[in-house]
Amino acid sequence: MDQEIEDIQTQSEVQDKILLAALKLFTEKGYFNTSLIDIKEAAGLKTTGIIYQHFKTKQMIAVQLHANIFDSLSISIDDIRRTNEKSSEQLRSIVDLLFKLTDDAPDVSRFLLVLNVNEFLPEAKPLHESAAFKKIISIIEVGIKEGEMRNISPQLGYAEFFGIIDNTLRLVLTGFLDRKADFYQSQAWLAAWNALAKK
Amino acid sequence: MDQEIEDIQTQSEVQDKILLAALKLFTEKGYFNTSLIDIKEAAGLKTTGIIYQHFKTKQMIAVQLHANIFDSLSISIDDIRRTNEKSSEQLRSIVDLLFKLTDDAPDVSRFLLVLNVNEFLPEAKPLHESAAFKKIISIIEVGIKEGEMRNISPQLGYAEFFGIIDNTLRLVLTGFLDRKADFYQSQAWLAAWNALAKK
DNA sequence: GTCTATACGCCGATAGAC
DNA sequence: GTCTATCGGCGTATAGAC
Repeated sequence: MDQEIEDIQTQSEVQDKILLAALKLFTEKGYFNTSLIDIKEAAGLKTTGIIYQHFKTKQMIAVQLHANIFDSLSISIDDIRRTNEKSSEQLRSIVDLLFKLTDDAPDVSRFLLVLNVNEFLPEAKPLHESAAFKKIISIIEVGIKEGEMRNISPQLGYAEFFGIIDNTLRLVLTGFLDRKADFYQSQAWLAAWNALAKK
Repeated sequence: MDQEIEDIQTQSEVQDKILLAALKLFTEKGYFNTSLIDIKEAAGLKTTGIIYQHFKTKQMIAVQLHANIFDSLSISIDDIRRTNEKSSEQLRSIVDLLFKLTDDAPDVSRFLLVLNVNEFLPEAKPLHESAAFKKIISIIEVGIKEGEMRNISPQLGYAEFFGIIDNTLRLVLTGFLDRKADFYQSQAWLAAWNALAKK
């Protein structure tokens, strides 16, 4: 019994190592430049065979990563909507989340913002069909209806608001903006919010 | 003599076919999902061998594409700077160029805006070391100095301005914004310029 | 100068020994 | 359950026939 539990824990620890190594390599070098041997070594495993005890194929590693990241984002947005009343506050918290993510877990941020997932996961739903994304659009819709934001199409509002946010973060991730994301947050927020807010 | 000229023209015509086919496939499916057989067929060639008469390796096709697109962009920006006085007008013309490009040559636009070139061209200079990019930063610097734009770092100004422009175009290219780019241009310009302009 | 045949390496995946 | 050896396939690139 104890043995069983320990096995399960060890199992998931190895899984996490694999996922973490894959995330790092996929975002650094790209999916197709990453071999299972690369992953094996980055995860500190002895053989590639072990990977196949946890994932049926290389692609399934990417599928799992994708699901984890988007599920986690979706849950975070749920939390934010629950604990913030106004649409502006909800957006503010999402921006805060994304900037923190970029400083604390740049790999995750890179996966979200720079990777072209559909190149290696052709089956993956496009970003704008993801739960997280729909919730963001919904926040903007409410903001417009309640008069906090100017009356444009939510899609266009998204394009402008997250254009500024995402691009700022992308430029931090590529090193073109040379400070930590945190340094740019308030300016980016102001500019982005200004594109949405009712004057 | 005539024969020689004709050969040369035919040669470059085949080259262009290859480049055009590769551009289409690279931007549609990704570099690594595109085989030379795919390119051969999209270009209407009989054998893959012909490709090797024009390019030493598959990678060199991508190098050539990259150079063509960035050189052409750099030249266009030179023209724009020559024919427009004010920084705001220069930026306006660049935006006009990018929106027209997205409607008329979406493949080129995709290559510029969505492809992660460094994944298949590790030697390629990062975007922000390209001539075209430096010229854009320079335009913003002049705009700040001459008082047209608010006094922020040109890099941050770039992040905000082209965040809106590029993201709008990306969303048009992915079909999330369902009209032609042209439809969104004036709104995107207003929002982007508003992020830069002195109030 | 065009094409066929093939070499070569790499990598994902598996079978089977221990 | 862990690892080794290897298979099979694909895709780039080339050698050589015509």
